[in-house]
Amino acid sequence: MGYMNTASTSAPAEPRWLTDDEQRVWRSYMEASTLLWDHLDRQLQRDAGMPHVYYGLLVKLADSPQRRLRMTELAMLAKITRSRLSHAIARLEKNGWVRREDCPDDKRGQFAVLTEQGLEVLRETAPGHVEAVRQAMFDRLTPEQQKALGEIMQIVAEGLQPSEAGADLPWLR
Amino acid sequence: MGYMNTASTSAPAEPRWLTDDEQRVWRSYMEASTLLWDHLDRQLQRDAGMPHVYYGLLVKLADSPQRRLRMTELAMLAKITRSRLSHAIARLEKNGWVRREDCPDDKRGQFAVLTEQGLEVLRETAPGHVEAVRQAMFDRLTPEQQKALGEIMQIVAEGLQPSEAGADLPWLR
DNA sequence: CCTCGGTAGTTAAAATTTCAAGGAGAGCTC
DNA sequence: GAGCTCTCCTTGAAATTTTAACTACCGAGG
Repeated sequence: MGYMNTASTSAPAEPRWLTDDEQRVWRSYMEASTLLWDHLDRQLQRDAGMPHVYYGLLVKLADSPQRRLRMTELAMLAKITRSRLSHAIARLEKNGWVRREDCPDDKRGQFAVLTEQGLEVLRETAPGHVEAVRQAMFDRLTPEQQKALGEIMQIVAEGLQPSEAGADLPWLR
Repeated sequence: MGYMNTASTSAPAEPRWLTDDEQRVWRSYMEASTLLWDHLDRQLQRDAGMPHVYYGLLVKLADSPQRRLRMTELAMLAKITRSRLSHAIARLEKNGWVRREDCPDDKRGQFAVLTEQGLEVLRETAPGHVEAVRQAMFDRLTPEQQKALGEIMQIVAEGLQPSEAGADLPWLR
């Protein structure tokens, strides 16, 4: 049940159930994703004192010019809602890893800026995190599989953020 | 920064940073996963009144003999902690979609049982959910890509649940 | 200038998840 | 059968995320 094929003669068009193969793919994907997310959350909570999403925010800031980004820009890069980002930045600010700055051009705007301290945390914890990612994923896959995975995930990601107006994207909510 | 290659001569072994290609794969994976998770959570919250994880629990129960599973067994299948499951089942019980039953063999044990009402919710919402999964993933991938994805994700999933004792698995925490 | 609809970001409250602890029974061993 | 350890599951509190407003500002017309 749930993704299974069943017989029926009801009025609405028969759902395109997943085949057994498709079900196996989907289950593998869900299980791996859930386990991987949990694993990285745990690794970073232990070694860096923050969940994976928060770590990702610091990385985005570190990769940006002036180590700063507008809030909405950061939400877009991280694929999360602005509300979630507001809470996250508030917490990171308390830790002294991020600071807010007003945007001179737009008085509604805010920059999130990575502090020197935040950069230092990243320097200390990045090696361990990369190692965790390698062990969990890259070390286990052939170069061909890595390539395939990249292509597949890019397709899925693009499909979920259509350029059309009215798309229900997290950072626009 | 974060996954970047840098020069250094410090004492600890130089971290095995991700190459540019690996970084692209990783970013695609993270973005697609985040967006997909958000998308399905939203779809199910709207159409079934519950988050994706909760829906998955009902599906596991529906697929089980007697539509019932021991709590730890269910946690294992869903790759979540028993604590999280306890809270989730409590909520689903309030909705009338799941009921608890004592285990006769082991007085510590509990069964989570899918109610007729829960099964009905699944019947009503499964078609829409399968369609969402198709549109987001399967309809966009070639059969070869689907196959590759399944193999890749199975490898990753297996790597994250080693059979050794002392493994930090959610349902054993 | 004034209004109006849209944008940027925040916030309170509710829902969910994590963390740490605990209660009760099982399964030993002596 | 008493003591000990481990397992099964739950619980309360803290942390995070979602949801639904809400404030302040921008920008286009009039």
